[in-house]
Amino acid sequence: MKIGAGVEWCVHACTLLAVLPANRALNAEALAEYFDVPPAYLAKQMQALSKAGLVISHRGSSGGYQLSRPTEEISLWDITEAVEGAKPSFRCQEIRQGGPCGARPEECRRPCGVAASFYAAEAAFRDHLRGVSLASIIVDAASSYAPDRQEDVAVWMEANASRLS
Amino acid sequence: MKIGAGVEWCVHACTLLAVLPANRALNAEALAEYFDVPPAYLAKQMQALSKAGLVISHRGSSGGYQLSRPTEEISLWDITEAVEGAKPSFRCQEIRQGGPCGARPEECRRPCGVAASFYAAEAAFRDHLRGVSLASIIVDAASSYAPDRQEDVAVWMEANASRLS
DNA sequence: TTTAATTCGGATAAAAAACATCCGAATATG
DNA sequence: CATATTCGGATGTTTTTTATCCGAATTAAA
Repeated sequence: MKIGAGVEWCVHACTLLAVLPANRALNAEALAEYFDVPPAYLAKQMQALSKAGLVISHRGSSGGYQLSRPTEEISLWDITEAVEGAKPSFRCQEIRQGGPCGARPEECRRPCGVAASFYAAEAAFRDHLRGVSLASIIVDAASSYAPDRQEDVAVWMEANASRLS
Repeated sequence: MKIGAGVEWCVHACTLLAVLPANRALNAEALAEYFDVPPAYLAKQMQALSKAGLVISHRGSSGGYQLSRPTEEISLWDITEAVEGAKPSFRCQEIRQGGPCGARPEECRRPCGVAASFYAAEAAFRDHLRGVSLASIIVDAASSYAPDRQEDVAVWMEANASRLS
């Protein structure tokens, strides 16, 4: 049971996009530099966010990414699903149907108790992440930041965010 | 986010061990044959259950596996943890500490909001599986079995379970 | 209109993990 | 002692994850 590194990166990338001044954007290279992660790989992950409609991509010169909606309307599950895909973590192999005493297909219309339990556990996981918005993550992070760091970020942003016309 | 096939195999293997007659055991080969899965690999997974104390292994001729405790006291999480290990699915890379505006280590004693949220979601997943006992899985499975199938299993068991002295 | 910067999508490659097998040593039975 | 079995480790194979690169489309600005 594992979650890829891309999820963590993209969540943090979104928190940075969230505090972007009006009409500014950040490209993949700038985001990668900010977090010190491999630029090409982060760029790939950002494509997933774009395809899922969580961010808006502006192509061409002085392009970059912006969030597509308010941070209250983006949950950690939205980002996780966009990056990891929606396939269930428990992949039932239906081994109850195999072997010398295997069940017949018509007895297996519904998932077995094992699979059903894992699906329910997954739903609990998912629902918890659905309840956490980007907004709450940002509030939490801001509370642990020293005032001078906020300034650092603003300076970096001014220097690295591209301007949209 | 994925769960290995060994978890499903081991849960089903345990349900079979649970209905073993008194003083009988099943070895890895018999279990693998019953479910039609690779014998050597299932044997490897069963070792994990043994190490975790969920099953008792009897070595030597006419050896095999038995459950170590009542099915009410074995949860799906017990089995999952034994097979997959206890490492968290979200592995925080602490990227907040990297890059040009990275946080200082002393500001990072506690996990960031992102990591904390994922840990909490994982706890919800875990707690759900903790609430599902092997006993309830067996009750559920029995309800969907035709009466003649119960007979099939009993016959197979008689032929394949080894006798402990 | 040209040039430069950018995202996008796909191809590719390297590294890691999962999946699977095998074998020798220890152990228990008869 | 001979046989059957688990155990633990070593090893190999396949799949997934991680990561890079490149060409095409797109856009802003020179």
